[in-house]
Amino acid sequence: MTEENIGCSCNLVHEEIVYMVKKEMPAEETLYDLAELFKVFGDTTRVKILYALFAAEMCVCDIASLLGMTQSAISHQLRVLKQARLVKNRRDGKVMYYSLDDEHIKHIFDQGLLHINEK
Amino acid sequence: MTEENIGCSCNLVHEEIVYMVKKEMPAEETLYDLAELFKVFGDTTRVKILYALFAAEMCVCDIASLLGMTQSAISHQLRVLKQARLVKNRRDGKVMYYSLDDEHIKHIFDQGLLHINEK
DNA sequence: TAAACATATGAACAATTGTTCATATGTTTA
DNA sequence: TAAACATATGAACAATTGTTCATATGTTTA
Repeated sequence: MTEENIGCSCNLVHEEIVYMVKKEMPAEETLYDLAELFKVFGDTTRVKILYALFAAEMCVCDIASLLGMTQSAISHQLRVLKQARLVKNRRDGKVMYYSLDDEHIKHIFDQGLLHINEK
Repeated sequence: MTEENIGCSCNLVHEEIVYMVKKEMPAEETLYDLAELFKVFGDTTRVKILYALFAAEMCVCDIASLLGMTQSAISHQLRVLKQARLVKNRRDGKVMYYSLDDEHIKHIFDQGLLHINEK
């Protein structure tokens, strides 16, 4: 119940509610993981890559061509997406094909669009 | 149909599909806005603030106390959340109360948790 | 009206991040 | 097996970002 005093007294009135809210919040680690996940979505290049993969499995070269970006830049970003378990890849000869590894992404993006398109 | 050549030839096979995917992708501006929105979610402090506000309207001081952070740090982040139209505020005397300004946030977070909790 | 209080904000700084460049790795083909 | 090819990756760099510190702004109270 004893919150750190940060030099104001207004919260004394709400001490009880603050205490309850704190107890209901997800674990520190969960909140961190959640932020990390959204951080991955927080880049135009990665969003574009994911949108491309919504439509079809594609190779690195296809994606680079589609987005008009360097193979290296795309490769670096695909690595980030892979680490976040958002995409998976398979090799076919020299070519590496990437595709989505999660069904929730589209849904999360759709919800994001709802917010953006709100008046 | 003429994509920029980036020095590989593998995509020549997929030119047609790449062309179609490109046509189906949301507008550049939409993709940018979407990334900007997720960028806001991509910080632990802001995620925590939003989770706190899921439970109750709170003043700046309450949030700072709850998270064990500086009033200034919280204030700066609330500004970011406000600019993204994720929270709104009302003044009651000297105290400024913040609350959620969007119904989708909780849903987006829940979807994010689904991804995190996937094996 | 002056002091107290809650919050906002600008400047500074360290830390993080995305792209580029050069090159390494892995696979196929001649 | 050497050359060609697709992709991965490390280092470097500019740009962005989150927090702190100091202080400004807005409101209430004595």
